Amino acid sequence: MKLATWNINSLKVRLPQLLSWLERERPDAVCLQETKLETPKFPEQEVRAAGYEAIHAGQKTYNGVAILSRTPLTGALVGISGYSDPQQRVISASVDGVRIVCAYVPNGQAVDSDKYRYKLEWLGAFTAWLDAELARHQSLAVLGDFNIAPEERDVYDPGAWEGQVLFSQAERQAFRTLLGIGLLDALRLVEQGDRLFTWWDYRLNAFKRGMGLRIDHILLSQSLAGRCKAVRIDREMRAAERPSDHAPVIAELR
DNA sequence: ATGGCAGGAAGCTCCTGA
Repeated sequence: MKLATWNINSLKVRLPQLLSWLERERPDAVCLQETKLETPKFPEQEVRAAGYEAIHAGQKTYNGVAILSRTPLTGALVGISGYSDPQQRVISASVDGVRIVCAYVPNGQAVDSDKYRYKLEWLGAFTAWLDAELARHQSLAVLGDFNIAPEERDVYDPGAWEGQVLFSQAERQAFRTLLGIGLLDALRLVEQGDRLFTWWDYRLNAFKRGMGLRIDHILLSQSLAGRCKAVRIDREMRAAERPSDHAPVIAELR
């Protein structure tokens, strides 16, 4: 089973890239973030023609999450139960016995801003909800843009990024707390190297200069972690024409 | 050096992203 996550930064702009990538990669399920489309504006026909059914929760201009699957999606749920949030950041469903949670964690903008406080509060609610979801679903995968680089090896210049949003101690602690409920960082099950980045700023020629961060993650429950045989970051899509600033991350399960 | 780039909505510029 091949699971993937990709922050596509506007599904309207990136639809051609998504369709060609689906054809090339043929993942079983895909989590998308930042569709930037209102829920009914999802390009269902095109995605269905590519062989996928989909669920989507979106809004104008910002946020928006979707799950695509080659097999039926069941038990679809939008948002974090018990946490009211007008921002469309979470959608989940079951695929072939695996509970899939697609998440777009708030960016945080700047440490000590209102958006940063919202990010930490949001992560608290998300973690508490996932803890309960984990009790209900033994095979659980959380995929998405976490907007947190967990460790120094996940940042091209950890010295410059120390204390900055995406790499501050409080955010990294929140990520560790999330793992603490019983989730494993899939990429680190199979790869221990540094410079395994998933996002590069559009500015400053950052991609070509290797100035990236690893902020998109696939987290697996214990039982799924035992099935994880490979995790890849698809840098080809970041190098492509008119790219998203994020690369897809792909996990292959037995 | 607080720049740079991209997308969206609005509208000849600003907000947000990370």
